[in-house]
Amino acid sequence: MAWDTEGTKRKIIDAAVAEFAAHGPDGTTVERIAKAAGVNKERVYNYFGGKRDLFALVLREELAKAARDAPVESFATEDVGDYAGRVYDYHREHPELSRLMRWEGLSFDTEVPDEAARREYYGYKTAAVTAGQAEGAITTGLDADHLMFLILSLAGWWSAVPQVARMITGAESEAEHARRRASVVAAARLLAAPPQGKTR
Amino acid sequence: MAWDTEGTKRKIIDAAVAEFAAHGPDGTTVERIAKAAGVNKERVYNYFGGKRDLFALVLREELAKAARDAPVESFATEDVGDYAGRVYDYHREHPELSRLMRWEGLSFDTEVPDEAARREYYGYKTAAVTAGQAEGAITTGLDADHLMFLILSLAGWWSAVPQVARMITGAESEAEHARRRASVVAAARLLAAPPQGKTR
DNA sequence: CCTCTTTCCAACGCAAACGTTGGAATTGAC
DNA sequence: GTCAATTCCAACGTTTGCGTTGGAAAGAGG
Repeated sequence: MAWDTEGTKRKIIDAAVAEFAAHGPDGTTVERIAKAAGVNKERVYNYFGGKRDLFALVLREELAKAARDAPVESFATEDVGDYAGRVYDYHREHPELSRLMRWEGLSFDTEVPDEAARREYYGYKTAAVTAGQAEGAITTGLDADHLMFLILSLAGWWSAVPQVARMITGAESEAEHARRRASVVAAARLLAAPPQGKTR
Repeated sequence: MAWDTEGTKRKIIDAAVAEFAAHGPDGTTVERIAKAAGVNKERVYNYFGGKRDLFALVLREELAKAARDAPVESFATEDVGDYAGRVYDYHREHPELSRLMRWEGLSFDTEVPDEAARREYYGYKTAAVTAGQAEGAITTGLDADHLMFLILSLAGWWSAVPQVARMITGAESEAEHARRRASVVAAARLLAAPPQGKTR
């Protein structure tokens, strides 16, 4: 059979996403990644240079994917609640990214690769809020950057502390997830609504 | 010098809190805990039985501390925004608990020790919301449990993904923290306000 | 002062993970 | 069909961390 370098790399990355998301930088072993990819450990070192480098790459890839899949709108035209719901859905359907970012937040705190690119990515989100504020569709009572961040927090905290979510709201189920989503959507609208109850 | 069993245990636990909060269950080594406590590794095994057991104990202790320090009120009498601000402050002043819970959420997902006690703890919080709703001080547009959880998310997400917070809002500083706190307080009030702008 | 118990630690064996090396298999070029 | 380059892997040495053991130092009871 012919060599398939790109395929091998792909398989390693895919396996790495799963492993890192599940076990974090420290809990993951290069050996397990290689085994999951059906490849020898050495390939990982040869292609990617080590665990840390691979983690950074994996995170970058997942971020890029999210940037593609969840495009940023202007909240002058898109409803904030709908957006929050989309973010909530994305967390549910792609738990890897959120987990990777939280591992990153816990493990590395200070150093962040690709900071420039990522800052730009979030800049677009904040700009969407600013646009909405300019049109009067969104409150100016909260700063644009903070409002954006708080909306993300509504959608994200559930998966950050799933134990707590479970203990407060009861066991997860399809119904409970739907209820959570509805709460997130409603809450986002409450946060963003312009003062005089002008519910867009 | 006389034996000081309790003191030794205390030192181990304190060191363990710091180590586990900083590096998580996988990143922490028993050796480092022992060294930080100025004690031999064997003491940890003898007194606490191993890493996992110690982690569980540490988390339990910190939770108990939080339960003492941040008592639960009724939102019929206490303002929701003030409470959210208190939670935000607690996160800032005692980052350990939040970090430990997030490590737990990422590392163990399913199994949670002391589930009964913790469920009760959160039950009081939800009850505080329900009480507020009964008095008309808090919206009934969101379910009590979800509203409680969402308020916690406003206060907690900042520390869950500090990189993201930094990239969205700019570098952390005293001023930025004050601004964040204000946003959290305002946002909590927005979420909880009863429909007709009756701002308590 | 002698003995018995408790607290403590240095040192150990063992297992796991890291990162590397030497060489085998496959491919393309000539 | 031979040769050089590339892709791949089995096996290795090393480090690190887990959990344990044997025995020394400190106290308690007679």
